[in-house]
Amino acid sequence: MMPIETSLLARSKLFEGLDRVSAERLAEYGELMWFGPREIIIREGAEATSIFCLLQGYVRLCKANADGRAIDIRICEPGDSFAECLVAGGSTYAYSAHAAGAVMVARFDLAEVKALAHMDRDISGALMRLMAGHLLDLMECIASDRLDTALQRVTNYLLSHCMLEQQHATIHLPFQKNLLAGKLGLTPEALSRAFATLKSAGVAVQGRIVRIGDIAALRRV
Amino acid sequence: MMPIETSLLARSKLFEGLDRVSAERLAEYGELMWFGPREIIIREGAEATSIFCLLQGYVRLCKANADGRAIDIRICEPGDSFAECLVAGGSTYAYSAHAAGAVMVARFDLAEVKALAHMDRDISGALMRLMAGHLLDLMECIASDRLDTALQRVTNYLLSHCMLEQQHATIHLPFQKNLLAGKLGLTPEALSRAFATLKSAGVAVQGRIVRIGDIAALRRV
DNA sequence: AATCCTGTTTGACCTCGATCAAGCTTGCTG
DNA sequence: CAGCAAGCTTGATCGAGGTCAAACAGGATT
Repeated sequence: MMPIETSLLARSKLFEGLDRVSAERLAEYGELMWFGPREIIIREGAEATSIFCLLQGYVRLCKANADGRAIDIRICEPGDSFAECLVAGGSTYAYSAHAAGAVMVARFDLAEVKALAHMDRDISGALMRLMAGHLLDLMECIASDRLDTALQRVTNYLLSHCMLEQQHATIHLPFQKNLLAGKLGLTPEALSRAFATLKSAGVAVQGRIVRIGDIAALRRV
Repeated sequence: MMPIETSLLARSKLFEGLDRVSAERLAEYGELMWFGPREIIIREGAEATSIFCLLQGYVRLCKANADGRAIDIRICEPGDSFAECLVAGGSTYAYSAHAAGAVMVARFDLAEVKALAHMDRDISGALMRLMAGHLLDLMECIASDRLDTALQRVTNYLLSHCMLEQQHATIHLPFQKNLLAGKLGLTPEALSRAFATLKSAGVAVQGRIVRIGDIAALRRV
């Protein structure tokens, strides 16, 4: 198997903290894979064999309940990794991963990464940092689910994607509203309505382009 | 400072995976502390100096939003640890921790644990396993927040605390309904109503004692 | 036993957002 | 360019659960 160009991997959060030696050691075990829209990368509950770095495109991580209804746990962007928490234990995937468009990932064999992490403190440290970051994100997510309204979540998202000192801003949403809704724990309808409400606060939405007229005003919503 | 009896700490999830040497090494740095009901152990946003193992009692981990409204992220039981994800990075506490009654914790200096974890693969591995466990729990939590009703969350909680093969069961809630409501992301009123509804499914609640008449029936709710 | 105080339950109300069902854009493809 | 299929918006409806207020336990303390 041909090792992946480390320059490709270098942009990922898993690799960005690694020194050259560890990075190349880990890259040895990587395998590039491509997926098309809606293709399933991993399936919740299945035997876990791999961990992934997302290099291009977006991936939704979903969990389903008994009745088959499913929701998004996290939306992965380029540079994110997923399933990496299995390095610390667990034998099955805790969520499904679906490609949301054309996707390129680097796949790593779980057992091999485990062995590497056990030997290489640099790698285990990087994995730990990833997990800590995800922990913080998930806690934020629960907090916003439980105490913010749809409107607040959307404004928070917008504000977190522009420079607060500026007066106005133009944001290009990185993915379809569909995905954004999932990320924020909303239905597409609810997201749409939130945007509609924000119109009166000077927010103009044109496809994936969002123009915020008055950032300060938005902060007071 | 007198090292804590390792027998005390041994029951905690952080220590249960450690070999004797690592356990004693870490215990050296521990300090026992006691808190009374409602006392604040750590404060969200404050400079992080310590990580904790909960040895006795219960602790609620809360996050607040801008308006000061707060919710429980996680309820810690004896043996749980909290703030441990700071070992991987971050300089402020991501949540507040309040004692929910009489509480005994072991406090460890963050910088010292970081240094130890850096040297001792056993310790960093244990921390990693803790974090992975919390990750899974939080993902479950988000999933149940987003796709289960109050009734389903309560039944799931009950079912996860009894042996499913049995016909009936008696559960002693480990803490006040107050806390249970927070853990499940409900108001006390909503929890109370869920219990009221379950009465018709053969669930009798008397204070903290819950008798389930027909477990199989409950699973079909 | 009388009193607090805190936790729980119940009731009434009302808001938010999910759901279902159309219309309406877009972009893609023949 | 027509036509189709996604995605997105908008409207109407409805139910779950939050909020506020009041009644109701227990336990602990005098």
